[in-house]
Amino acid sequence: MGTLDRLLRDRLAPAFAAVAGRPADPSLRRSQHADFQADGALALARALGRNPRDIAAEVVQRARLADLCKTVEIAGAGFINLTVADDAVAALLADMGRDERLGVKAAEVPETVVIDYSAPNVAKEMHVGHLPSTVIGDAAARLLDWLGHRVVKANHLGDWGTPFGMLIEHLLDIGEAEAAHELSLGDLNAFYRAARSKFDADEAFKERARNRVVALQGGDERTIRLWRLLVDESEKYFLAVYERLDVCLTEKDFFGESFYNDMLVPVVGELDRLGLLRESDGAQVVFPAGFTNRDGNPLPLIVRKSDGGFGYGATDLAAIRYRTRELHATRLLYVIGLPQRQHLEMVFEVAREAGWLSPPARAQHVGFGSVLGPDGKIFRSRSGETVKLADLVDEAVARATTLIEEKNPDLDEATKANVARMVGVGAIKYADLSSDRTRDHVFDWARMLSFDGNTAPYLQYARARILSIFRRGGVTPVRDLARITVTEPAERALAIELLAFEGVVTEVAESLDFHKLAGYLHQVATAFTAFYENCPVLRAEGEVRESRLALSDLTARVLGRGLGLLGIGAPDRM
RNA sequence: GCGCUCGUAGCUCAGUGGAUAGAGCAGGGGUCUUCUAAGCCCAGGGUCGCAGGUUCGAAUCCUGCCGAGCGCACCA
Repeated sequence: MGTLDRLLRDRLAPAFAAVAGRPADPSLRRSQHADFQADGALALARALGRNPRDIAAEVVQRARLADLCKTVEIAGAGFINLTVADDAVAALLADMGRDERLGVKAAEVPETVVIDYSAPNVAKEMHVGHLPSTVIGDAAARLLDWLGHRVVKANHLGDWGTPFGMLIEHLLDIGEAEAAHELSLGDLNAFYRAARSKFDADEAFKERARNRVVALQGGDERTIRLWRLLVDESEKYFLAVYERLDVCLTEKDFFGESFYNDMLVPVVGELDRLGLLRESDGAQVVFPAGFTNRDGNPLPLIVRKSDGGFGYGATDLAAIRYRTRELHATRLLYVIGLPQRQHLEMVFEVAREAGWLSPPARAQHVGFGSVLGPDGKIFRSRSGETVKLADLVDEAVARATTLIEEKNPDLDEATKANVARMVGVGAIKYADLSSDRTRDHVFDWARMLSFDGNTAPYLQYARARILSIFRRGGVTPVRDLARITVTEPAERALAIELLAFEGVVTEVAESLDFHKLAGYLHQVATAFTAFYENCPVLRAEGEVRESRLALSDLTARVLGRGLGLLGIGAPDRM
């Protein structure tokens, strides 16, 4: 879990091993009966043929805990209840306070991590469906970067394929200048729909579009230039949305499908040489082990379609091969919706069989559920269309502005605008990050913008309140106290919570279950408000005042850093 | 049919095989001459979908049902 947790575990583990005669899990966890409890003795009872309380007693006798624990008691069937010594808490907190990184060390062995996320389609609007991928991927990028890994953000832009025939022809119809104008306004859907409806209605147009696809794939110079125009304008628009969303994707992070075009022939060739390639119904496919279709027959991953074109399977394989071979990535993250699970698993399996994804390199599908509307169905606007991401951000900021005007009319315009942006955007992001990403979740303005509960505004407010204490008192908390003493129960509870930060961050870096970090931050904020209610800070004196200021400061920093890792800003006043 | 993700308070969600299953919202009752009441406190509210099994101990692991959503070859 964290610094304190790990220390206790390190002391208990050898004692358990000595008693069991082999390594045994102390099974340490937070407890309602003490600060921590170790339940390992119960699990060992049967294997050792001994009474669990006797085992616990022997463990307690062998474990070196005197300097860390005030009391160590055996309770119930054989639980070891540990109450941490105030001195130990004081010293650990002081260490944490001095540390710019709040006790979280940078990775000893930095990995190259490629994070595949966001992935909008050229000439198509970004909508709510892109939100989870963009938000979760961005949090992953920030977290892993902070932990010292080399992060490659791969925005797998949909910039290639048959739709570009009709898009380019439509562009020619309306003229380059007009097209650039429409696209730069962000009216991507109108552009796409216009092209689509002509394609569906007009045979001549359809024919032109088809020929244009051939020209595009053949590398025709003029066609490529027009295609590039579409891509460039769309990228500009996406970057504007990212900017508004406070997402750290930049123009350097676009690795669209077309990026892998030159690798497709070699990839398929290599699959062939490896003996993995099969022909099936005119298409070239690979049958990865362990996948069957509805008839129980082997399920193919199509790499080359019967018309000679490459399928997305080929692109995905080329991307893996490029990422492991050229970028030397050892961790590949795919922040993509759960429905694509099977496809990804198949791609991973083929990549493994081809030797492009072998240990220590590993691929991880960071899947997520759907965003639902109040009716429990896929979130759409009232008119039944998908909701533009840009509009969503506008509405969030507008709603946040109204709230702030109500609650703190004294803020000046500039501060208000800044706060509204952080609160509005933070609320949207936090909604995607605070619940188990594998489950669908309901999009609810009222709940995500509430100042109560597990929401971004609540955490932002908790932090702003702390900074307000410092402003009010005209103090700057010192960060190099020799000890941060805690005595009151509410202080202890907050302190122990703060010491768990490192463990939560470490765990989430692996699992990418950001709701655990979110839940942790909410617990910290809750623990702080209890502390704040019960323990005067500015009105305290001497060492107690210094310690409480330091504790408050540490809380603000944990909240600020935690929110920052989630990609959420925190205003100093609100 | 096979596979994946699920089923926990009225609602939205937590819950690493451990002691009495927790938050928030909504509803009820309190609480500001005192560091931001945008807060806090108290009480109520549960056959953890159902049935078996493993275990000293199961919301958690296994099996089978029921129910929901998604996927299962040339769109990504």
